[in-house]
Amino acid sequence: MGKAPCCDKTKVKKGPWSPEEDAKLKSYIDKHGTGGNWIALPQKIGLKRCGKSCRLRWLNYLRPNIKHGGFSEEEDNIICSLYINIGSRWSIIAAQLPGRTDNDIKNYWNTRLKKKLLGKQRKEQQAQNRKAAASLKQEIKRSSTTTNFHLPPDDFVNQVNPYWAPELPVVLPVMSYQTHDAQVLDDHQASIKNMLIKLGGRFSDTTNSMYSPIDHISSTSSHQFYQNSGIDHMLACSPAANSNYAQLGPSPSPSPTMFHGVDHQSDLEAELSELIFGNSQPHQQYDGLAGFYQMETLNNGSTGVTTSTSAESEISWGDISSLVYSTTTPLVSEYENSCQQGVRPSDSAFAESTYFGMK
DNA sequence: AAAGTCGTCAACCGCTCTATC
DNA sequence: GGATAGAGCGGTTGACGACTT
Repeated sequence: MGKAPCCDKTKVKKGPWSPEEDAKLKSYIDKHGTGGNWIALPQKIGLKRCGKSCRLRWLNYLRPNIKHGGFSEEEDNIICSLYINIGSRWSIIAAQLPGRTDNDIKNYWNTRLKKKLLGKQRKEQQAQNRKAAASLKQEIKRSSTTTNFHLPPDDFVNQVNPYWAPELPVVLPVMSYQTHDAQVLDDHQASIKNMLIKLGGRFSDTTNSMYSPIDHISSTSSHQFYQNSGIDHMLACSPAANSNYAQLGPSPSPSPTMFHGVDHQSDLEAELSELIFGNSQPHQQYDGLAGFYQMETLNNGSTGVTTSTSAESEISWGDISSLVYSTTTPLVSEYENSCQQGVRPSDSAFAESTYFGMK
């Protein structure tokens, strides 16, 4: 027993709207408004369309002051920033960009912006890899002068350790480590630290004793990582992330109340959550993070080993965040503040108030 | 020139949320 | 408090044009 459809699907027209239909709808709404009932509206004006379809057409195309295409750099940054902070809440993101619709922004993100970021990430990653390969070679050279060690040919270095291969798209390479080499892990932690600084902007010196989340993805089972880092608590609290979490292997079945239970949350966990989320609203902020964590790690099941199999999986958090946080977006903190003060404002209320300039 | 592939975007679908009875 | 209906949202699909082979 499903819910009854809003209209008789066999009697409504589907597909692209004709100019006549547009004109009918527009002139009616201009004169009378929607009347607060989209379902009844098409019947009133003699349109063989579903009410939902009318609503969509109005909101996305017929409404006054709608902009299409031609996104500016500033708009790109706002979209990225908000996506990272609040996830795919397109209506809220759209509310920050006057004249833009959620559908437009969603399409723009999926078809262009994501790829744009990917391209940037790849470039930087390749540059980093080249640098790393060069310093490795130098290091080996130095070692070989003091021992009988022979420097392998370039090809060999690249083959046996694809991580160093400059042309391979590698994302967050630290996540691929399967080694316990102390120096490597130090570098590794430094990378994580840098990434977290980018994300959170602060990083206390307790890092020496701090579990690096990424360390734990690679050196322990991934769900242990989530438990140790406290992120599992956040995951447990995040409806959007729960399905992802379920893929992590043996379910630790965290209680949804765990995150809020300060008694169970170590200072370490609190610090990490603050570092990542910047405030105490994991629900709000994790959505975006969850999306990227899914891309980065969850696809790989419980091993936590990063592979670059899809375009999505190649987007690095550090790079996206660095791109985004390079420009300040007061809008994000505005939304965060709203969340902090009023626990969480109604999304639509927030969207509407900002869209209509009622702040 | 034709066929195949890719990218874009308008529109639809199905779900959740909210208001009302 | 439960049922129902409408609104709103995000994910997905499919048509179509551009580009490549």
